[in-house]
Amino acid sequence: MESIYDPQKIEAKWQERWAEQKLFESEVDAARKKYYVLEMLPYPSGDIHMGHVRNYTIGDALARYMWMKGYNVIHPIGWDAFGLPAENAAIKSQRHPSEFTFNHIDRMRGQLKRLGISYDWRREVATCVPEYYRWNQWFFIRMYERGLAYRKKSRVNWCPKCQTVLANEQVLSNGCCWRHEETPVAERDLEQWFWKITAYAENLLEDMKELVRWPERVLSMQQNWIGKSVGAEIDFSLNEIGEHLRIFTTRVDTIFGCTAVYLAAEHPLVETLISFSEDPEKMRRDVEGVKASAVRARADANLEKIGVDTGFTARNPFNGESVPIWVANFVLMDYGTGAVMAVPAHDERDFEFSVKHNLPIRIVIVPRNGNVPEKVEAAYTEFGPHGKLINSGPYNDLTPEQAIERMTRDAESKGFGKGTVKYRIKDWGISRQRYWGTPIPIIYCDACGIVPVPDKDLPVLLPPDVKLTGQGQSPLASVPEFVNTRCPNCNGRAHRETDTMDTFVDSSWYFYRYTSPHISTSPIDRDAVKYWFPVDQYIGGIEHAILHLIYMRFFTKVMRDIGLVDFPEPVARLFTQGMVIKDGAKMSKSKGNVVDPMESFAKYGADTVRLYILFAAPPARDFDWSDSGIEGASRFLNRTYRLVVKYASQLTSSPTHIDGEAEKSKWDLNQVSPEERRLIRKTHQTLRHVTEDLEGRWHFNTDVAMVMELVNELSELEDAIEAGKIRPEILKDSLEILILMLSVFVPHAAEELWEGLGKSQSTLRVPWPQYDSAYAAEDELEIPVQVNGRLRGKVRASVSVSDEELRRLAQAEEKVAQFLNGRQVIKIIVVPGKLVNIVIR
RNA sequence: GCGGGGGUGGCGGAACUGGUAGACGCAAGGGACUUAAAAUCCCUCGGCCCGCAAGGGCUGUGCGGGUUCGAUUCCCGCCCCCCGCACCA
Repeated sequence: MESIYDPQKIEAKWQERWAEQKLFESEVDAARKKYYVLEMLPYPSGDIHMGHVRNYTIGDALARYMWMKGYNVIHPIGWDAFGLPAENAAIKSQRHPSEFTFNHIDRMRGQLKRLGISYDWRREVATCVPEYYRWNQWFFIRMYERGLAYRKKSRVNWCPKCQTVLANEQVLSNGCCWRHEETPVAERDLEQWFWKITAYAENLLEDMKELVRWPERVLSMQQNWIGKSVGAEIDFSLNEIGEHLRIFTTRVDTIFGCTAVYLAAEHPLVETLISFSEDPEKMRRDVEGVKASAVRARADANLEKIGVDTGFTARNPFNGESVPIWVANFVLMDYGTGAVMAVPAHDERDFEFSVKHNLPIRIVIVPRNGNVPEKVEAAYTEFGPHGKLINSGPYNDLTPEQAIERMTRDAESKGFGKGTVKYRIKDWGISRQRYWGTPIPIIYCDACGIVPVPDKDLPVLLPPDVKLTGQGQSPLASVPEFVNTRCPNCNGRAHRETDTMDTFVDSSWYFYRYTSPHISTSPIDRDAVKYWFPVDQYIGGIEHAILHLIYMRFFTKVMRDIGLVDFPEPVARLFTQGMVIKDGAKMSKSKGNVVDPMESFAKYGADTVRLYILFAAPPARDFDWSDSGIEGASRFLNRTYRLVVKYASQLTSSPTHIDGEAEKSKWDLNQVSPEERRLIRKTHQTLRHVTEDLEGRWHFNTDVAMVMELVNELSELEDAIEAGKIRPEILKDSLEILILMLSVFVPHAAEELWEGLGKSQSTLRVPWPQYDSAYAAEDELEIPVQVNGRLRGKVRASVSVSDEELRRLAQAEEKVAQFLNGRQVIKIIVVPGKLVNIVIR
């Protein structure tokens, strides 16, 4: 053992030894319980950043703890290796994206190894190699066969910086690109491949009940994103031109209060109405005005509601009433049918709009026992559970709930409407007009049309020599050898699809591949997946709540439906860690507030960085990096190291050995010295806290604080130890427990100290010690005594004293007696072990 | 507007089911060691007040109420900050 703490030397030594011992390698072993720890795989950008360090340090603490608990732990890592940054760098320097990617992977692998995370490197996966991406293609074809992949021309989001299409999930709420947070996306009409995630909308919602150990926040974001609403579609007939207009509503019960119908400016019927109108020119201008403001409204939710009366009317099938048709800027074409009925009395927007345009307002729902208001001041949306319909013909007196059911049924039987469910989520557009991604395995044949590449011809390899321009054309289109091919059906001339897949496809199933990274006959080895899945703990950033985390759930459902897996959800428990902040802002190169992990490792060692990151804030919260904070962590490690080395050298080779249950009741607390008792108590209190916390609460900052307290205690007992008041075997037990706890947070230093105690086995192979509740209890309690809720004194009492005795002691306490002097005691409250409160008049 | 999370010393943060608020650490101030510095060690450290001192009093967890012997914690009503969604009919 090193006698002074030299992290560089110690960390290098143990990283080498761990690799030699294959310490982190695990295999399927049906006899043992498994535990799958997964962290979100990094994009190989070139260097790890503090966010990575935080993510992987949290995962590593858990993985090491689970190893020590005796689980067969799988802890893999890989690379999300396709994507734009490498392609853009390649364009700049006229080199190949793979060159950047593999250089970066090598570099970052080295950095992760320097951090000493317990990865099984044999399972490493890079998504940009044919061995991996051929299975993306295989999945594409399975989707195609099942009607889940389709091609359509549609309006898509185009990022001018990425020079490619984005999925809806990749557009931020401010209308900008997820990668370029200040670049607004444009719209383009393109032929694109889509995956039918909408077919799983209900399933994705429903299975959230399985995700009880996911953060509420993520679930609610996904729920929002899927955006289910149950309602009805009702056909209004157009009086003047003899067509139908279908509106969507969730409140069909209010339809007798309908005073108008609103159309989105983009609604196809608007063109028809223009052509039938008396002054088409003027109307077109008006509609264009509404459309322009609708575009603005997307950026500004408070934009004024404007609209234009088309002069045409629609007939409400329920009451035969004709109401005016307006084009309104707040009606969305891409939700529902792009047409809504206006019920100003019971909808805030309709109310606002009607007041502004002097449209009539008719109340159709009132509280069951309430009166009809004389004048409507605002939209009356709170019906309560006991509302009832009025002014609604045959439906009067029904509750809204009953009315919805009856009216929907009637609309269906009379053929002018039906109950329906709408979702906000749209299909996943996966085509990208870029090079560095998975080629879409489709062939277009003049004779046969769209033909998927047969499985036997997979993978469709990415041609190596391609001119990359970043000018928005699919680079593969410029490679004739790639494009021109033969039709697998008729062998006639054909050409290949030249778009590549969204890189989120790659990350939708990588965690399955870890369990059998090189299998060549199938994307996954079912037996391996059966053993290792589900992922027990997934750890990553919140930014993927409705990107990766919804795609991966979708993928698993498809895999289930094609018989690859037999469970609905891949991840049992999700943890989203907070961001690493510096000087109040997210670390970023542009802000110049980046702290380079490698520099910190060089200065302090990886253990110190880990310790600081875990100590500075609870992992779920954001934390602000402070340069002086890490000094504190460094001081603590140095101090601890010195102390343990010193005590270890004083210990004879006593035969104690920490071994699970054996820790319990090892010492009779009545037979040990006060100093020994103090040490045993503190040790077990710390162990109890750390154990319970690792089991789920995950406030690692408090664990580290408790360990610091234990070290402080050991330090304060220094004189007693030197004076022989603490027997070596008791000291040794404490040190062993301390080191085993440290091994979760600062593994290298812990290994070195462990070895210094004469141990030959890695801490990871030693069972996690069990705490003894009797030891962890307070020794002699100092119990506060309150008089009327105010602290007036303290009594010392042993744990075993009875409440009755405690009452007597408390009243006898000198300072308390002063307050009691002659006054009537009404009652005495005893909280065992906590306090005594004497209530007097 | 809806959903989620917050508001505690100069700072990061403790206080697990209501029970001595401020653990642990950072910063700061004072001291020891040293020719000096670094490192290390010791002391002080929410605010106000009384005391030479040991010690003691009051006040204090965003604001206002309530329940309780006792509230950072529970209830009611507000204010502010962060994140997500947002004219979804």
